[in-house]
Amino acid sequence: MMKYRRIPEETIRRMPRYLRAFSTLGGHGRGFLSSRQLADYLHLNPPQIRKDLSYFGDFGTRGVGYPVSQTAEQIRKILKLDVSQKAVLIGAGRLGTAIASYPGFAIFGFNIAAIFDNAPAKIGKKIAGLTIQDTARLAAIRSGDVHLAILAIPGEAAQTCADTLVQAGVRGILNLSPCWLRVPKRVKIVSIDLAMEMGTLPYYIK
Amino acid sequence: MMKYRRIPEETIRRMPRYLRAFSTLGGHGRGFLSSRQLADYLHLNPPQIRKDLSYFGDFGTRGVGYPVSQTAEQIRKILKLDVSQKAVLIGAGRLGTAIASYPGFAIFGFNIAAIFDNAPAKIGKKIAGLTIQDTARLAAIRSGDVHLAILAIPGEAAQTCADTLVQAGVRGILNLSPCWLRVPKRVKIVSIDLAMEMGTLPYYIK
DNA sequence: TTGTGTTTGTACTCACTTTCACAAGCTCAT
DNA sequence: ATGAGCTTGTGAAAGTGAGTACAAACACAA
Ligand SMILES: NC(=O)c1ccc[n+]([C@@H]2O[C@H](COP(=O)([O-])OP(=O)(O)OC[C@H]3O[C@@H](n4cnc5c(N)ncnc54)[C@H](O)[C@@H]3O)[C@@H](O)[C@H]2O)c1
Ligand SMILES: NC(=O)c1ccc[n+]([C@@H]2O[C@H](COP(=O)([O-])OP(=O)(O)OC[C@H]3O[C@@H](n4cnc5c(N)ncnc54)[C@H](O)[C@@H]3O)[C@@H](O)[C@H]2O)c1
Repeated sequence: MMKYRRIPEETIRRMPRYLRAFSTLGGHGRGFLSSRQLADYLHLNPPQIRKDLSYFGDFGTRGVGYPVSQTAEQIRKILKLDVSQKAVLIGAGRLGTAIASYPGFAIFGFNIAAIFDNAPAKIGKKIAGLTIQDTARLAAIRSGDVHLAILAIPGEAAQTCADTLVQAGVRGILNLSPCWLRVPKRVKIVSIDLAMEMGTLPYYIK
Repeated sequence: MMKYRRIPEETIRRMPRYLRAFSTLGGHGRGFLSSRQLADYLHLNPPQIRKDLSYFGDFGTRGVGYPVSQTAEQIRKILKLDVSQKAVLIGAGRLGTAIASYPGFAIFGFNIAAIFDNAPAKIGKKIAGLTIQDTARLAAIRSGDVHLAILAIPGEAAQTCADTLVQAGVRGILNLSPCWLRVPKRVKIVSIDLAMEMGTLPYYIK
């Protein structure tokens, strides 16, 4: 039972999937889900799922499966999503506004605590119950326990803004602008370039 | 000069990156970019880039680098982005509206040709110069040469809608809803679940 | 023409990831 | 209590991708 192996990066990347599957398939019920059922839903192979979960402990019961609510709670603990994670949203443009009013972040424990923009016309306005604040006062978030940020500003401003966020104590950034950010190693970036992701689609059309 | 090797999936996934880099770094100029310069910008290793590009031909010149406009055009050809690719957008909600008016898809040759929704209150309204059409009439796109779709509707409706799209001749789908679509093998899906992607961030916060 | 400096293209090696196969362990009917 | 039927957890094998090192090729100066 040597569980001191290194946990693969790809396993970490799949953990939120499992959480999503347990939340969706399990409903609010307290039943069990087998690696087979999970695999069918997530389009993965059962042994992959079993191995991934087993890196963190023996969550399942042989002959039965994984207990829904218990395993979900375990994954939340592993990903540190068991406590509400405050995030700031930078950029109250088209994409930022959509994100601000999106309830889907709550399932993962994310809570948008503040919205910033640098356009005078937008500062002071309210979206999703939050008043848009001036980016110039971004440093003030240092006092609160905000460690996450969502970047929804133009690419040209993204690096400068990321620098400020890191200065303000942010440790993780979801970057939606089409550029590659340079940050200290302790800061984790997840970049999503929607247009670019779509760029592979025509290749596969025969 | 045996170039009959299998092209790795990961290489395909990186090709749009290279296109983005050539577009951004190269500007409209007609200079050269070395694998080193590209790597610095994209946060990759130079040999990785050279190997990826060499799968498709000898685009570079030793001692010089890759010719910007020529290589960009080659990559567009490889990804079939050299011709304008029509796409339909399904869902004129918060996210759909943001996407409809986003100019960033054009760089990759994407052109949103029509917008659909099933809400009576939205059908007939205009966004981004396009009149929102009734999803019930989605099958009509068969006549036009539309092979791509962007799905920005709730997860519960996504699978049914995907089925209709496939019936209507769509061969590639950018799915933004938090669910895993089941489609025939000939259809390519790129799914992006923003909330889920963010789910790994807290894990890395020490 | 020759030498120097630079950069590509790629064989080889190494690392990571996924899949396979099966023993161990649980449930439940008899 | 026992056996039949599942499902987990995991070592070993297979598959895939990344990194290293270097020869080949080009530009340009002398
Ligand atoms: N809209 C989309 O569908 C979409 C799709 C993919 C990617 N993106 C990317 O997301 C980002 C935002 O896109 P958008 O469409 O919402 O753009 P937008 O122009 O509608 O909004 C950008 C917002 O950022 C604000 N801003 C600009 N510079 C700022 C700064 N230095 N500090 C704070 N705020 C600043 C602007 O005032 C504006 O409100 C862009 O990088 C874009 O490329 C958008
Ligand atoms: N808003 C965000 O920031 C965000 C972020 C991540 C993911 N998403 C996902 O993107 C999708 C859309 O999100 P949203 O925030 O724009 O939702 P929304 O409710 O604002 O918009 C959904 C739109 O889809 C339409 N619709 C519903 N069922 C339909 C059907 N069967 N056919 C055609 N149209 C239909 C609705 O009329 C509405 O206009 C959802 O799956 C959501 O989970 C949104």
